[in-house]
Amino acid sequence: MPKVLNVAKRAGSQARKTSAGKTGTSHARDAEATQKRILAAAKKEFAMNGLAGARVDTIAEKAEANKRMIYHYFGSKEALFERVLEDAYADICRAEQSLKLDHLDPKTALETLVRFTWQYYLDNPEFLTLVNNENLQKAVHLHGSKVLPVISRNRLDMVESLLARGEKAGIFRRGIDAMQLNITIAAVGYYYITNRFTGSIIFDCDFMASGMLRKRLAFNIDTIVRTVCK
Amino acid sequence: MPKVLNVAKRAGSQARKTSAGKTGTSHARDAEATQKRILAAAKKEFAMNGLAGARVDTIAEKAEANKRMIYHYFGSKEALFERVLEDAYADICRAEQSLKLDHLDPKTALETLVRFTWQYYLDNPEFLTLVNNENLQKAVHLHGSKVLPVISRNRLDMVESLLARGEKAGIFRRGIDAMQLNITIAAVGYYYITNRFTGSIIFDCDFMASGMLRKRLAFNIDTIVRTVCK
DNA sequence: TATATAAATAACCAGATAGTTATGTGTGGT
DNA sequence: ACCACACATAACTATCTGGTTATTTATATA
Repeated sequence: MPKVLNVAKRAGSQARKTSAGKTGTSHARDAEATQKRILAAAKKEFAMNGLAGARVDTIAEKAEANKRMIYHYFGSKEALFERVLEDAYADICRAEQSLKLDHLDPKTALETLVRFTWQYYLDNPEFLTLVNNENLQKAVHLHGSKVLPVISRNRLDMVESLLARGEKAGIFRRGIDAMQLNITIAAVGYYYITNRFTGSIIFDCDFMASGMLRKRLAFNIDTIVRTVCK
Repeated sequence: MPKVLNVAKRAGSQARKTSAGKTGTSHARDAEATQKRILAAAKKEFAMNGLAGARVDTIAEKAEANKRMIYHYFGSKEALFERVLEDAYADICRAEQSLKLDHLDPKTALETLVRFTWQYYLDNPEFLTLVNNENLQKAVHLHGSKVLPVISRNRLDMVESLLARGEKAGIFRRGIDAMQLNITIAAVGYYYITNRFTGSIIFDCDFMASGMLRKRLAFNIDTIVRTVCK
């Protein structure tokens, strides 16, 4: 075994490192901060390149952490991906819970929900990309997740009570399926944003130009309101 | 150089191959057929694993072709991906052109268009996955495509003339944006189908069950009709 | 039949990549 | 003061992967 040789080499490299460290930055020993940096870097890298395209070395580099730390804290590339995904869902769940639609009249509340969904996607495009990637993998990393049932219950409850209020007020149609409505509210924003690159080529215009974004949001609100209101 | 050695090895392996070929199937010399097999295999592999996740060796194996043939006919992995993408767009373009909406009254024509889009996505899920992948890559492989402008012109024309007929007949609202409508028709189907895996987990039901599919299509038709009709 | 050429093949390679090993080091509890 | 332990690091390796080379084989044409 090359044990002795390794020791010698390491001693040598250590000496070199002290004089001219390869990794420019050296972080204080702070487990939590390191994990956060790794998660943030991983989110970007996975969103940008997908699970297969993401490079563990790149994540380590961007996180200004050693690669070994990734395996120490998260076990494997896939486990890290799972964690990033779960965190992304937890984030949107938290954001949704801060929405207080009860104070608003039903129609305004509905518009607010559409607006919120749209803006969240715009502000967090990595969320869309991560979800896309996970669906590419047939969602194998999400079976047994504890966050997902919570987020769905939350959203369904919100929309169901909103629909009930609107019905009672006589301005919403009866018997609208809350799940289908939820899906449609997500769909009209999600599709436009995830497919903005091919979309911009197909329709020969910049999908992210502010005028275009404004038009799209207006169209989406109109679509949803017409679907729900009498 | 190991030239001589190589020759010796190859002679040996050739002999072995004749008695017990490694690749079970050996295809007749048919350039066109080989290319088709490669394209079909590549479509599946890219759709299943993405550009980065797809393996050239796997494509060769599934195509029952030699890997060298892929490089001979298509140049590189990325070029093959581009070709697969372009072909996928060409396919949907051809399918759309066979739609004859002019004979139908405007409302029926609109419903037919929604139905067609939905069914095409259901029948060709690889198309959705390929488009998702390309958007993950920010559509770098599609700049300078010749198929895309054609497909968009085709679809916009179709929807614009449909909208005009409906307006004239007094049943469609005035001033509906054909592009936005196009996007929405695609979105309400596309989102449901590409996100069927996370969707099935979130809402704890099988998105591909026939009852669910029927409900979704009905909801989508309703959504679009309400958006367009007076 | 002879031969030019396109089609097909297996072995090979250099670089990359996920994951590991061996080792060093700062800090808090005693 | 010290030492156990969690945090951090660089170098290493087995394997994989896109792409290439050297060569054989079938077919069309003269």
